[in-house]
Amino acid sequence: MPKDNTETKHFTVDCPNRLLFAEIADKWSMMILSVLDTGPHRFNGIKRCLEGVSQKSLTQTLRKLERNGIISRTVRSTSPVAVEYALTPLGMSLLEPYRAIYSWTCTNLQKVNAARATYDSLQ
Amino acid sequence: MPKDNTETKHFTVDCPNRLLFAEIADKWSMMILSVLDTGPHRFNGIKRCLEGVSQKSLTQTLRKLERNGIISRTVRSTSPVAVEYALTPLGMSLLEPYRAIYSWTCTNLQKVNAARATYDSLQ
DNA sequence: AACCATTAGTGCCTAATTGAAACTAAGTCT
DNA sequence: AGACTTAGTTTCAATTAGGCACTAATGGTT
Repeated sequence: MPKDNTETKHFTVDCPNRLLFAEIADKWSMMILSVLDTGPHRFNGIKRCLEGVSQKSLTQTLRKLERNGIISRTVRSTSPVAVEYALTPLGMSLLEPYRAIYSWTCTNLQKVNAARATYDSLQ
Repeated sequence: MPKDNTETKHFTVDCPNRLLFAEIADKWSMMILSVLDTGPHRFNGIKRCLEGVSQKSLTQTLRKLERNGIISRTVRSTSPVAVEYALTPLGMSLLEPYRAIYSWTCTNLQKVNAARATYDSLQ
């Protein structure tokens, strides 16, 4: 019996949901969304809000989010050129599920810390 | 004016929520949770459900989830030793927010694909 | 005019993470 | 004995991520 028939594959390697999931469920994407939740921001404005992002990582993540239609990028030909990033309606719809995860971390941080302490004391 | 007073830091590098978020918001963790959502599984049972996981990545992710109190690991001293992984109550509470993200990917995959096509055609 | 700061990035290099493949060790089946 | 299962660990290669320096255009200061 090589395979249990109750074991169904949940995600194949080419599953589009899995691929999309991997693109939106990373820390920088989620943190950028939470910044843009407070209104449109410029490149360095986002950078200042997010301690520890390199320009390179920020650029890459913003491009990825833009490609996926989650944020918009508008260049204003002002004094020094201004690039404004804002949530699209699609991006706004992502905020709700994100908030659910974020609030889970807030309400359960104590329990997780307790679990970690227990686990570490047994090693 | 070096810094805009409307720009508040959202996540500092040592923010516990941010650290916890980074631990639970990765693809393998989420996929393992969705497998265990259907009931307890053994190591190789999970591996068979998740196409493309290496033993190493699976072991590492399972350990991390166990340390955070999200899954339990019980060794049964049967024929070839059986190790059963199951969701803890804390892990079950994580499923709801996760489902919100997952269902977002399902309902918005088409929109994302359309956005990608538009973006790619302009490059 | 020279100098410095800001804007939004890009490029190089190194460090960290991930993954694939082989190996371990204990037990079952034929 | 030999093959196969269990649940991993180890080793090495490849991909990815991050730090730092650099660019180019514009504005203000001295």
